[in-house]
Amino acid sequence: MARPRKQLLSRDIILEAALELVATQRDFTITGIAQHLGVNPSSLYHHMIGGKDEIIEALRERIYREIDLRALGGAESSWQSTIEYWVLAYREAVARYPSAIPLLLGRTVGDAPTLALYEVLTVALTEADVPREQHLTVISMLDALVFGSALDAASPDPLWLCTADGQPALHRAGAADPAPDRIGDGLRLGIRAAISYLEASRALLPSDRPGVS
Amino acid sequence: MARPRKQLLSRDIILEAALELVATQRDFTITGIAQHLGVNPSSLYHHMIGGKDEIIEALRERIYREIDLRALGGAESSWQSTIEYWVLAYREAVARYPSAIPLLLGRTVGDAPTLALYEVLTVALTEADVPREQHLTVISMLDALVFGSALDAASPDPLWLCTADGQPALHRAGAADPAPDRIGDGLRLGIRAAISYLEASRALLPSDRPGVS
DNA sequence: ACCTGAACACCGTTCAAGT
DNA sequence: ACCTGAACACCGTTCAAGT
Repeated sequence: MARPRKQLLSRDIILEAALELVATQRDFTITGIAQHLGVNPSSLYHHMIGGKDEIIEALRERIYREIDLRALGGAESSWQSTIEYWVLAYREAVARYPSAIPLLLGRTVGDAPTLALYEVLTVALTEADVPREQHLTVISMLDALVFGSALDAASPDPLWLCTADGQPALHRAGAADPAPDRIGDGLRLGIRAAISYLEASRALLPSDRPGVS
Repeated sequence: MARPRKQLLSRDIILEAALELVATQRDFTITGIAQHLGVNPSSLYHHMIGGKDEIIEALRERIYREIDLRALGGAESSWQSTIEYWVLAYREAVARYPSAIPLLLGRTVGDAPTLALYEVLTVALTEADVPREQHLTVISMLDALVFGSALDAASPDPLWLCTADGQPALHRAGAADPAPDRIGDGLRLGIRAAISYLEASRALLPSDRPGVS
């Protein structure tokens, strides 16, 4: 009874269960994964020595690996469409696992899929003639857009308990029209704003490249 | 010994300690607050019946109350400067308590300071002639900017473990120049992008108000 | 009224024991 | 090699007991 005839666990099985929890449940615990797999919590440590931290890193890797980068950065696509696709695809992947978002934020990352994701964006910024010392700045702004939108989607509705008397403008805003896809609209608005801004800055640069006005 | 001569706790004392923890420490626990006050954890429940949730709500109220709204929305200030000030002041208040950020996100709010904060922004959007049904969309985008920037500031440095061989563009971006205030730059860039976009959309509107071109 | 201390149901993690 | 079960140090929360 201490050891089953067939192997019950593997790194892959554990991560699959973790992904499912993080996509459906509100909280994400070692105990929860173990229960989901019908196994003792301590058993997980034979496959994930790093514990919860290692699981989170592996989750990020899996989530970002789902983003298809092949459609990006080809010579035929403009930097505008690359940035647009990057934000949309990134945010779609993240929003699929809402309860993973707080786990992913603010951690040092070194896995290949994540680095590849940001490398592709940086190349696009180079093509957009963004000065090199501003790359991190623009990246952090687009990052904010992605996670802000994903968080917005995971937020309760209504987000504000406002009243027509106390906060008339906010109340009217909430009452105004269904707005079929507010979250998506916000994201697209942010993308357009960012690209317009980059295009405007670009027009001010000294044109030391052929074909650039 | 079960009861001291002088009162040890009060709602105010507890919240002050919680604010201090959330500003300095990495984690925020009931036990931590109690230790900080030299008191038994269970004692807190005599003043905060709602437990940790109530403390978080009260923290938000205190943090946002520090934002000075008097400088906003006056008849003499443009909607552009209102939005700019709103984002800057909001983000400054939030960034002061980095470990509170995950606690504040995605919760239904009903306290007066928070509602006042968003009411002021919504009024500015009205003045900017943003159609009412787009108010929530724009708010969510500016929200993303605020929290994205605050999270960025709380993130470890370096955020990516990239190599010159594996991710050349990203590596160059990280190596390029000190960038004195990257976070602030990202925020200001986002603000300018948003305002430019709102100004451009505004120019496309039917001018049914006098003085609007 | 106000605080303590025991108690409970949870966490994540370690480790000796079983097969 | 692989899983269990006891154990430990933590959480948040409740409640009877003390003054």
